Amino acid sequence: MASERYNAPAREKHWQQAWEKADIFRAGANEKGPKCYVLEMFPYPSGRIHMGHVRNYAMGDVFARYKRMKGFNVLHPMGWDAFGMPAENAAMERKVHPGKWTYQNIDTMRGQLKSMGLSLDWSREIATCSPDYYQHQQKLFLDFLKKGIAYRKSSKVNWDPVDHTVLANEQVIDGRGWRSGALVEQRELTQWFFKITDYAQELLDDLETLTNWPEKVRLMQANWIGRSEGMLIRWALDPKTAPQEFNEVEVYTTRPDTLFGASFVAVAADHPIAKAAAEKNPALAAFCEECRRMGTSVADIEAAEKLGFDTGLRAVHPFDKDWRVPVYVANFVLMDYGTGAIFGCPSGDQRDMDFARRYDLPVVPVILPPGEDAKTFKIKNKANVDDGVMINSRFLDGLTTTAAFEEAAKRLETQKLGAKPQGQRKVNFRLRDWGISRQRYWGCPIPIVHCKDCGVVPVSEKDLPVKLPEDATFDKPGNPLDRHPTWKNCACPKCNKPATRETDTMDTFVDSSWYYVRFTAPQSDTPVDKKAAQYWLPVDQYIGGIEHAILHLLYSRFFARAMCDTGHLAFQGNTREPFAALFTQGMVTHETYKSQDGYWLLPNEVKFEGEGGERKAIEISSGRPAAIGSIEKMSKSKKNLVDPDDIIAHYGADCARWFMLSDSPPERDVIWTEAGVAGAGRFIQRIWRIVDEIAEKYPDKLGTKPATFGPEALDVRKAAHRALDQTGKTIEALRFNVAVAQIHEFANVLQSGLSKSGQGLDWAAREAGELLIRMIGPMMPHLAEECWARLGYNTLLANEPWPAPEAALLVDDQVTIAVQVNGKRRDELVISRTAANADVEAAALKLEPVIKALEGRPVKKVIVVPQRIVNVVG
RNA sequence: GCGGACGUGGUGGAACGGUAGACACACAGGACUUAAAAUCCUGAGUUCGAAAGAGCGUGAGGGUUCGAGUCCCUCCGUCCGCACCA
Repeated sequence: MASERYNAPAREKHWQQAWEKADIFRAGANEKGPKCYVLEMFPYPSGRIHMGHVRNYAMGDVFARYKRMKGFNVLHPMGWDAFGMPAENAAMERKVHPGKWTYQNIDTMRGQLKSMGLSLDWSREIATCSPDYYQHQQKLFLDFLKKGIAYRKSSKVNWDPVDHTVLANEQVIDGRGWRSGALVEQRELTQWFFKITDYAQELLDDLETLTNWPEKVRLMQANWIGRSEGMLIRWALDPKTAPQEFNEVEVYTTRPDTLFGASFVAVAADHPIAKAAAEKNPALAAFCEECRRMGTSVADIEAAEKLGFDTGLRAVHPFDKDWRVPVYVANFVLMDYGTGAIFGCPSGDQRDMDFARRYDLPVVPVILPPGEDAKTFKIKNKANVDDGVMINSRFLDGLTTTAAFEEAAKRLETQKLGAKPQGQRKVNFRLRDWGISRQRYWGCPIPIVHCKDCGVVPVSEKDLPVKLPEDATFDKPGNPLDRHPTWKNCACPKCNKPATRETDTMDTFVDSSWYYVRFTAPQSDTPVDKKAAQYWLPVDQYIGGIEHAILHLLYSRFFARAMCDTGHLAFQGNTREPFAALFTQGMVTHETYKSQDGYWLLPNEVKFEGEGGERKAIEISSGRPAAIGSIEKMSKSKKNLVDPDDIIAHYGADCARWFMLSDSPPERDVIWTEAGVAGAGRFIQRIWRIVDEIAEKYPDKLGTKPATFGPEALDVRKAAHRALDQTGKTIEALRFNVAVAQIHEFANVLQSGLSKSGQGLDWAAREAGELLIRMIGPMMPHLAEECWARLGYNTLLANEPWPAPEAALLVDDQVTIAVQVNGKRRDELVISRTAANADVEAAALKLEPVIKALEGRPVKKVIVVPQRIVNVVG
């Protein structure tokens, strides 16, 4: 019987149920095999999944299913990064509780993910907004606190005066709150921090061990951590000029070698010395205020001029007690880097140069670039930051920059100012401690109580979790926890007198910093089941977007270490890295559309007229023109979403998966386009027809292998085993687009083989068909099951192994090698694979086109690369 | 400004320093069909040529090499990250 077209939507449901019934994706099912933890970054439940999710989860699923077939004990879990602002915004806009909104989205998206046929262990599903999860996070917080990893300090934050909340730097756009549009203020607030800086060196050093991470990500993290080697140098202040409480100023520099080029000292507007000086000087106070208001956006910084204000203070040069330089407050000195104070060497730093020219300060060249003459060397308005030989630098003259650094450092270390050395070497990091306080409702409550008498008191562990109140209100801006009538009232855990709860919640990046640990034992009543974690960790393959290259991945690396140091976690071996291998897949992007009223429009809410540069978008509902915006990552906020449901309903999940995997290298961004989906759908039908024909012609399961095969059968067998070999390797390397091409190629050979006849071809075709099904199994799992059943099996293909190819079929006796003359291809040669180089050479020289190309010239040299190429040089 | 990646047909893209353009999409022609869909076959980087074939071709220019899309240098372009970080 010739079967119908493969009805993907109907059959996919069937196979999903079969998998669920057999419960085959439960982790730990194959205890004999080595473990393999495959993880894709868990999604934020924003509403519905889009093609970006499909790409991410299809990739992870191919890898997980392949590893299953290879005999690994696979852990492949899924959960929800479920706290966050969009839920609160939805509450404000639609009067729906953030929890209700979030769980509805989870239900929708879970259903969509299930319809993709992913090999997930749903028994381990977690949602970070559930007390089952966040109570353990509160416990971790308390243990971090005990260990000094969590602490409280006052710090400057971006404050949105309309929404009454702190904003992350990324949420400030051109100096305004991204939601309210209000001018953001800098406010001093007491906040909770994690001491990630304690781990800066380790986080930097261990990047070297992450050989299965993209180089790019490691580099980005290294830059973010930003280690620099320099010195702290204390400059005495001339007591005649300085306020009483200050007799020195400490600066940080990476260039002590340029000290003789110094012409000023500058401090940040928030530096204590600036504040003290400002008290007596209203003009200076006004200048400091101006500095604080300055924007932090890129444009602002580029446009900003180097401005300063002379405090009237004079600092004494470390190497010359008679040399005094002015102390300025300068707008380009940052309080939170180094000591908040610098010395300026205009000839060696462009900012210092700009500053010096503006305020007429001396510019003394101290480094002579290679090839310059000291007598004629002049410096104008461009500072020289490169290495060279020291000049105008007294005892450093003639030394190289590096030697001068050492010499200056040595002197400063031995030289005393007061009782202490004048300078000390100091490694400085750009990385700051992680501020985790957020003035929001929909986050993990920080388990702390504020008591008038006892101060800041941790909640007792027996009182965990500190749960969010259900009955919060979202009708006005600000923190719903703070204005809740009763929630924050409690008894002090220490003295039992009335006290108030901390109303800040944790940054949602905290939630995602340890979920991969929780997945190893999601029901454990301690945060971590150490044994389970030790067995499963590290994650063997982590897959997610490059946009998390720094924050999430750095926080997670920090968290794993902090959890080790608080005794929650231990790794096998001597690593503390949570993700052994990382793959950053590219984004799925799409054009954006905006209506005339300024609302974002979904792609399916617009239609198009014209082509190329003339192409115009029309809003379908109103018939009015819509603006075509830039191509961006699919995101709910810009509404440039394509939902996979339509494709799944029409062509099936396998088609969506196959198409997403087939076209582009997985690490590259792709612009979503429907073109090609139909082609993928046709290929599915083609596979089905091939298998159908095999089932028809060779209905019996594979019996004894024939002793000999004719050439037609051998071609098919070779193609099959080669494809098996290659697709295995390419899937392992996550090069899915190449694997797709290899399967295509094989299917072409098999299909044409079916139209032939020859000795052993029936056996070979049946074998090839079975191998083809296994090969498509990880990518198109439903189709593979259907085909497997069509061949008469009543087992699940998902449980079938990935067989080893027959080595003998991977090599040819005869090879075709190209023949070049002077590097130009002239002919090719079919010869025994094991032919001696001399024989290959002789055969090549006899070829007609070779003789012709030589035009009678003598052969100077012949290069033979066995089994590849011959190059005749003449 | 600093750091990094990338640049190959109409399109997405293949190619351990070894036959550039695999595989696919789109396209064109043909077969089957009353017709369409589906399917199958064929063609196709570009120039010259009826063809056989030859020349030119991986952003531009140079270099290393028997041989360069691949390695090195310079430039152009695109993208990404960081950024008054001392």
